[in-house]
Amino acid sequence: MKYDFKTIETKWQKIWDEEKAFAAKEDYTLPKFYALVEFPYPSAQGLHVGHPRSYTALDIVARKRRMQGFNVLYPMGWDAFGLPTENFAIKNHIHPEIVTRDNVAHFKAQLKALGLSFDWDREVNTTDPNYYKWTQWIFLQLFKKGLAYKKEMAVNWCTSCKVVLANEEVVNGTCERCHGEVIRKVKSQWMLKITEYAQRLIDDLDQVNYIDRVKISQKNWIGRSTGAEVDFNTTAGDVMTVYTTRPDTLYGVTYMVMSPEHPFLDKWADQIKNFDDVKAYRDEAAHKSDFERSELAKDKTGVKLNGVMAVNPVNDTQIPIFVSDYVLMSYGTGAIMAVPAHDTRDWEFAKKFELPIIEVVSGGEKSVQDEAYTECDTGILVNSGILNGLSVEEAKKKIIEYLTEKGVGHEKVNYKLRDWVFARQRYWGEPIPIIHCEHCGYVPLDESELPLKLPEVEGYEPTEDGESPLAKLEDWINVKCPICGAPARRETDTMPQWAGSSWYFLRYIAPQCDTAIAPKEALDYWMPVDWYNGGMEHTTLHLLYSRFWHKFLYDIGVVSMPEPYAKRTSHGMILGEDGVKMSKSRGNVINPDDIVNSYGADTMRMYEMFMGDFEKAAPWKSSSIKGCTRFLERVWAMQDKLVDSDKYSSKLEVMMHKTIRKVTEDIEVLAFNTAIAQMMTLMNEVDNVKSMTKAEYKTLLILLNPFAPHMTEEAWELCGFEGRVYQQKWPEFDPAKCVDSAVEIAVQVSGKLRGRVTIPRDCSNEEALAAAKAVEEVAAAIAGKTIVKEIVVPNKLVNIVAK
RNA sequence: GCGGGUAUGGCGGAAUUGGCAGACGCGCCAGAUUUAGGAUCUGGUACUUCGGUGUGCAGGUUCGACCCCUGUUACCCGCACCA
Repeated sequence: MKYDFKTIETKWQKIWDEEKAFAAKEDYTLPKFYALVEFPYPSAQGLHVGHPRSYTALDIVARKRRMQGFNVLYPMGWDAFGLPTENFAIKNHIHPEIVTRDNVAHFKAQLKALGLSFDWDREVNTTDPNYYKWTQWIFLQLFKKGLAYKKEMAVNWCTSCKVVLANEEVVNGTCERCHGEVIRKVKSQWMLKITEYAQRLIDDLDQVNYIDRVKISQKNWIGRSTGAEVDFNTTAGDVMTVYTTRPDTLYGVTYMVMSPEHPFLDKWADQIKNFDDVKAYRDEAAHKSDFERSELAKDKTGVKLNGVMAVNPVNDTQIPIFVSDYVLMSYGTGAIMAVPAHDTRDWEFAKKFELPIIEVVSGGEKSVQDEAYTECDTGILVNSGILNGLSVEEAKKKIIEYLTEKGVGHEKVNYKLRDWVFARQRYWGEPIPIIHCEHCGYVPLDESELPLKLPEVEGYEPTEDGESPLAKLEDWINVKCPICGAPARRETDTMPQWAGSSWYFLRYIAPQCDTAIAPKEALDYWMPVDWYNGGMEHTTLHLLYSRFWHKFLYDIGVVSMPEPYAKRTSHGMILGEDGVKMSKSRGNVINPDDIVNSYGADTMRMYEMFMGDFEKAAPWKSSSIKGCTRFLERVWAMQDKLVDSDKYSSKLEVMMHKTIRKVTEDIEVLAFNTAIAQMMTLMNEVDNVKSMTKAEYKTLLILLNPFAPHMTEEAWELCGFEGRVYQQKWPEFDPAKCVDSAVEIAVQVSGKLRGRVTIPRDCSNEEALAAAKAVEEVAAAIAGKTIVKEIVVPNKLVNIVAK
C-alpha cells in the first residue's frame, strides 16, 4: 500500500487537536517537564526552514518525555511587536495589528502542518493587551524599585529621515534605508539598571546547565574586570579619577586622556588657554557616528589642554592632559592614565604626539620605544620606586595598598555591561505606563489602569523631531497627574522588542490569568524551564535580558528561583545549498511549505534532524531529502510482512536493545542524526535476517514516533495495535542484551593493523592472544622477530610489538 | 585586534573520548525489473604504481593519535579603542 502522506498527515493533525493529545495537565503531583523554544517573530515572509530545526528537536524531546510519563509543557507563541511590521504598516497604510494577525495565522498554519506537539491552548502573543498588561506591570515594578530611570543618552539620528535609529539599523555609519548621514544626538530615554545585576548574572551561571560557549559569551558580554581607581590632582584644583586594570604601571604614566564628553572640560573652560581648539574637537567628535569613532585602523587624534596639568600621586610629577575620542565617557570614569610603554593605544598616541615612553615592566622582546610591551605578566617592575623588583602580581597588590593608605585610590571592579536603553520612538510596541508631571516628576500609572492600550493613530511615521507617533495624539497624551491632579503628559516612547520576550515563558504557565502573571502555585510547579533551545544569535542579549528580569521577579517574590532556564542548548543555522546564509538577495531560500507539500511533514522533520550535527551550521541539500523518504517508506512497507509474535526474535534481539539504547541516549544529547542512523541500521538488519516480529515493529514505531509522528500513528492503527503511539510507554533496553556474544577484534603488529579475528566476548587475554597469533597475516608479520610487548584491550584489539 | 568555533571520501556527516577511520545517508558504478525514462530492488564505492598511503599543515608524546601537547594555515560567527 502506497504511503499517502497528504491524507494521513492531515488526518492525524486533526485527531491530535480533537483528543487534546499534547495539552499540559494541571496536575501538580505529576513529574513535570517544561520544554521551550524561542517563539518566532511572525514576519511577512512566513516560516524559515531554520525555525523547524529547533522546534522539531524539542518536539522530539517533548514527545519522548510524554511517553516516559512526564507532564510536559511545550508551548508556542508570537513575539509580534517590532519594526518590520511597523514599516509594512507605514508603507501600506494597514494597521500593524491586522498585519500581525495575518502573519500569525500564516505562521500557525505552517507550524501545524509540521505536526509539532505544541499545546496550542497556551498560545501567547506579545501584542495582545492581556499579555502586555503584564509586560507593563513588570516595568512598573522595576520603576518602583528604582531600576527604571530616565537619562540623557546619545542616540543614532538619521539626518535625512529625521528619525532615531536602532543600532542594527545603522550600516557602516549610514542609515540602512536612505544611506543618509547618521550622527549622535542626545535624547532623554528610559533605562533599566541591568548593571546592578551584573555580578549575579555572572555568578549564577554556575547554577545552570548551559553549553559552554553560551556561558562564555554571557560572561564576555558582561565583561568584568578588576583594577583600581586612582585619583590624580590637577592644577585646575579638581581631582580627576581614572580607572585602570594595571595600577602596577602607575610610575609609567606620562600623560592623561579625557573623553570629549568629560564634564571637567566645560568646568575648566577659563583655565584652558586653547579652549576653542578643545571645543572644536569636541564638536567634531559629536558629529562622528559610533562607527567612525570606533573604526580600529584610524589614526589617534586629540588636543592637548594648555594651562591644566595633572599630578601623578606616586611621584608628584606633573603630566599633560589630552582630550581624545579614543577614551569613552561610557566606561570607567571617562578619563584614563596613559602608560604608553605597556598599552598599544597609549603607545600609538604617544608616538603621534611625541610623548615620553617610560618602561616600568622589563622583559619585552623589543624596546618599548619600538613596540608596546603589553603581555607582560611575567615581567619585573623597573623605574617604579617602591615597586622595583616586584612581579606584576605583587606590584598590583602593593600599589593598591599604598594608594588606599594614602587615600588616593582603591581597588575597583568594572563591567563592560551598560544599562539597557528601554525606549523606542516607535508606535508598534508596548506603551510605557508613566505620566510626567511638572510638579511630581515621573509618576507610574496605577496598576488598575493596566493594560495601557496602544491608541489608534492616523499614521505610523515618527514625528519630525523623532518622537513616537503617539506624540501626535494630544487627546491621549494630556492627562491629569495621578498624584496632584495638575495637567501632565503621558510618556510617548514605547518599549523595545526585547521587552515581551524577556518573560514570555512565565505567561505560558497561565496565559488567561488576569490577576497575576500566573498563579504562584503554577509558577512554582512549572518553573524553571527544564530545557530551552534557541539560536546562537540570542545567546547574549535575549538570554541576558530575560535572566535579568527573572532575577528581579525573584527578588520581589513573584517566582521562587533565581534562574529561569535550567538548561540551554543552541542549534546551528541552516544554510542555502551554496553553503552560505539563506537570503532573498542570493536567491537561495528554501520555503518549508514546498518541502512539506512535495515530501510531507515527516520527511521534512526527519531530514532536518538527519542533515548534520544539530549544533553546527549545515547546508541544505535537496537531493539528500529522498534518503529520509526512502527510509520512512521502507518502515511503512514492513507492516504487511510482520511475523505474528509478541517477542523479539533471537536474530534481532541484540539489535533491538542496541537501537533502543542508542535512540534513547542520543535524543538527550541532541544527536538526532545518529539516532536516525541507528534506526536505518536496524532496517538494514531486518532486510538481512528477512523477518520482523510485531513486537519488534511496535518498538520501532514508538522509537520513530517522535521523529515521524504521522506515519507511525497510521501504521500503528493499520496494524490493529491498541491505542495510539503517543500514548505508549517509551521502550526500555537491557544493557546485558545490548552486546553480541562474539566480537571481532583487530590485531595489530607494532601498531599496524595486520588482521581481524572473531573471539568470544570477554574471553581471557591469553585466549585473545592465542587467537590473534593464529591469524595468518599476523603469524607472517612476527615470524623471526622477538616479541617485546603484548597489549590486549578486551573486546577491542590485540597489539603485538615485535622487533 | 579580542573572544568563540570549525577543518575527516565526490557531498552531508560517524567514530563508545587514546584502541579496527569513513557508521548512516546522498551521489556515483554495475546488475535486476522496465519499450524508455522515473521509481524500486541487489551488489560495489577513501586513495593506491597493490609495496603501501591516508582525518588542513609541521613537529612531539605513546605499543597505538581524528582524539593529548607545541607551533602553523585557512575559513565561519560574535564583539569592536572597555583603559
